Amino acid sequence: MKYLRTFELIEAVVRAGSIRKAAEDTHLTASALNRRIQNFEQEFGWPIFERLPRGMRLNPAGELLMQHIGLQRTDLARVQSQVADLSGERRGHISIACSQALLPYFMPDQIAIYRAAHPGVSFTVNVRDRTQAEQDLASFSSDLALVFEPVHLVDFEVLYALPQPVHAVFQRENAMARKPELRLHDCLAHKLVLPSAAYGVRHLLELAAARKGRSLAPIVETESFDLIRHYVTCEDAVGFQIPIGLSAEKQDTIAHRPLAERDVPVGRLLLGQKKGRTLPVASSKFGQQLVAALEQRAAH
Amino acid sequence: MKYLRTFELIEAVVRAGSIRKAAEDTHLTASALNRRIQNFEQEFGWPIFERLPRGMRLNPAGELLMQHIGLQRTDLARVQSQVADLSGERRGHISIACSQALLPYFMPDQIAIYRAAHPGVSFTVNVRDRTQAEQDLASFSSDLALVFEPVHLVDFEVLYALPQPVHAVFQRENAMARKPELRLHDCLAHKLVLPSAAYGVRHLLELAAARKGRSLAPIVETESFDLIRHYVTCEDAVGFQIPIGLSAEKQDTIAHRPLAERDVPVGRLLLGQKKGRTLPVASSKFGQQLVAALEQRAAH
DNA sequence: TGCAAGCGCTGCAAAAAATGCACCGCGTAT
DNA sequence: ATACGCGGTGCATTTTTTGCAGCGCTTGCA
Repeated sequence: MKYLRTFELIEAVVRAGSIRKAAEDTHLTASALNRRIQNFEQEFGWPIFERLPRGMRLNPAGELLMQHIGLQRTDLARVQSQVADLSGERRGHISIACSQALLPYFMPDQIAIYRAAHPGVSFTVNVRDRTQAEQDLASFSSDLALVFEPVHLVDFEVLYALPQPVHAVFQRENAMARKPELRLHDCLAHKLVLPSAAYGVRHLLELAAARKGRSLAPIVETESFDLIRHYVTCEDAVGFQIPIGLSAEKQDTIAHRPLAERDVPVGRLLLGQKKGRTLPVASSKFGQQLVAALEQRAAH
Repeated sequence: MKYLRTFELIEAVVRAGSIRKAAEDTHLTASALNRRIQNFEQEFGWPIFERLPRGMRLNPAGELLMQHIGLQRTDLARVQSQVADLSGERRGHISIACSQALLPYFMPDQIAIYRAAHPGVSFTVNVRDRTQAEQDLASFSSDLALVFEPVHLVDFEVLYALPQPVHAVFQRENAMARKPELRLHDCLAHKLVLPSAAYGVRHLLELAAARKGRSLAPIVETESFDLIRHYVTCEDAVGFQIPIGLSAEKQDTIAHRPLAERDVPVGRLLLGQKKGRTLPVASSKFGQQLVAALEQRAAH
């Protein structure tokens, strides 16, 4: 869309931090780019950049403008998507920010199902912790967020909330596999493999431990849920995860059991969008599909 | 704003109904305008106009695009307004749709007060009946609406509601001036000067009359509240209006008294904006001023 | 039925705008 | 002191936009 070119160039300058670097990225000369910025500022009525000896930085007016640019671009995408829909074909691009736990099974399944029905739609899946996911929505970087225990919930419109108890994960030979439900102290007796502090599971466990006057001393702390799942088979340790990220297969080498609700509060996996925003058709419909899929899980 | 030129041209074609007429309005040649439309459609990916033998008309895709254009323009105004505000000066333009009753006293006062504090702000005051006012908000034609008894209330976010009983208006020599409050049948005994059906006062009166099994037979029916006010002195008739549109001056040649609430329901004067929209600073602040002014009236 | 009028659209030349190049002044780091 | 990277500017060049003339088409009217 050519009339958005100036906005793209402004964004390039913001990213690059200087006109000369942005000029390289955008395959323009610095002088041409410089003049476009200057012309825009004149039309706009105020400077949008601070000129520093080392380059350019947005001033407050520029920050406000960037919001407008974001809204502008996403709203255009919404219109394009609606227009494509009335021509019968569903086209477009869906970006979703989601917790790591959704990556192994849930998201791939859901995307495949959607794409089978609408091959013209492409996806961006951004892995985000619970803080980042909300920022992603706010900055229009993602249309949807599916995240465990988000923090602020400002500007976050909840489309569906799925309760998810924290599960302990261990190798299937472990004695804990014999109980249907575990107490926190059962787990704390073992070696712990924990996700790092940014994650909701860790947050809930910390809360629960503090309530019992215990503290968590993991032997391994990691950002990778994959590593947690695999490590427990290496050293007979206990990891923690939410069930949507775990396989239901019986013949798996690892087993998992829920923690008692009276020990560790049940977390919520929230599907949401930016409050007040009208999503493109594709994103909106995919959101509905996710709601249906989550409802089905809740019914089990 | 030059990058919005294409949108302006599209809107001109929509208004004019043909490229050639729009070309005159926009001081371009038909060929240049034609090519801009064609180029835009190509970039956009779909035609936005139907080509008829008599000219151009928006197709459904074009209708969707027009929404985007409206949002785009108003959001830019919002940003400009916010930027102006952070430079200390308040600038911008406020458009308000309001009922006719606000024109003689309330709106001029309020605008003068606001402009005394912020001379850089200009106003558009659109006189609209209760149906049109809501359409104005929806189409971004007005930032605010101050309207008596609106109809639908969809997409209408109420900022303040002021109760307004219907008042009867007559020349001060009329015997009714001696009572503090009037019954409906008192008025129906007189010659009636009524606003036309689009207005809330008429609507309330019709409801009240129907409830009593009476019908309204006005000797004069008009869209002009001004005419109503003045006519009652010409023939000793009774008009009806809401108090915010009436002077409180004692020495006036006309008097007015409220109708009993048990006869005619009290209407509401609603201040509102389009639901979900973030107004420019100027409009938002003016809205706050109006709320304060209406609150003060309510306290009396 | 023929004809004028109005419509969208197109080839081509002229006008306008955007771009690239060379270069300036300035502050900073080496 | 010097070299580097920064934003900004004058000028020639390239690209884009515009105006002009004219095409084919449909509609309304004599």
